Amino acid sequence: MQSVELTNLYKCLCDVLRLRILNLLKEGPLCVCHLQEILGETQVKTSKQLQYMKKLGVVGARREGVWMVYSLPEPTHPVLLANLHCLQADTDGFGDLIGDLKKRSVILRRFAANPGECPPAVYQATDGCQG
Amino acid sequence: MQSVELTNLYKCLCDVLRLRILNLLKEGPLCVCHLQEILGETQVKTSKQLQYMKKLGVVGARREGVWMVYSLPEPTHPVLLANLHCLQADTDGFGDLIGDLKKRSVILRRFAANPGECPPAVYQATDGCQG
DNA sequence: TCTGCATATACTTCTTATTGCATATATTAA
DNA sequence: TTAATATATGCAATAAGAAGTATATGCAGA
Repeated sequence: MQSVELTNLYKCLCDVLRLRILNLLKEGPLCVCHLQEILGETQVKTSKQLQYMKKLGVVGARREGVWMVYSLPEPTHPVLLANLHCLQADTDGFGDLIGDLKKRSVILRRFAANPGECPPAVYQATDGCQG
Repeated sequence: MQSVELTNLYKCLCDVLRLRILNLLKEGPLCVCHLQEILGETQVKTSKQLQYMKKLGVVGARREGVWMVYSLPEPTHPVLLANLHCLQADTDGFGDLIGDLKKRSVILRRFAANPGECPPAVYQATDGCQG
């Protein structure tokens, strides 16, 4: 493992939007459109940041039907995990992070109600970390 | 504490030279010229990276005579410390880091022999972490 | 004041990121 | 094949960072 350069991890973490994305992916895989919905960002911006991180090997992607499912690679680099974990504690100016996770939960419940709105891999990620 | 934005920390960590500098400062304060000597980099390059990190509030600086002594601010952001700590473990392509610390020790011993080659604050940092 | 050492700044060039807009691709369903 | 949805890419403009050369500043000692 850890073919990922540490500096690449930090390159991803040093932008707030990427940080928010990684914080979400830590809980489970998500498609571009759902990240977009949670983050309140445009499709292009979201997609491009994902491309950026994918090129650096920090996130992985696979197609499922119409959707591209993005996720943290397994096994995820321990340094990345450790930092994402810290984020929860350090909420200076990052109120978004917890709000993002709440929005994610809402969306996941919506998927449970009507699958077909996302690929199986996404709504199967039923970790109920935060309600 | 922690007026430092997390993203600023990561901005500093995502460059190898800055990473090496922080790794050194973790052990104690150093002047530009000594960092320069340990890192094998030019004065301008070293100085500029220090300016960059100073502007982001990640390192502090004070003048002592001819020298500018750079150091990690007290108290140092826990996330920064945690990451610098991880570096020791994760040595993929970072053989430099340990080598840097060894060079630092050599230099510190030299200072002990003849002070006047550096400001007091530097050679007084006698943490003998690695020999 | 002049010299020398340590450090910073100005200026230029080059590369890398960021963003938006428009458009293309891929997949599925009709 | 066509339409609709999800996603990616190309292009252009701008900003931010990196690196080098030259030069300036700040301090100490003669």
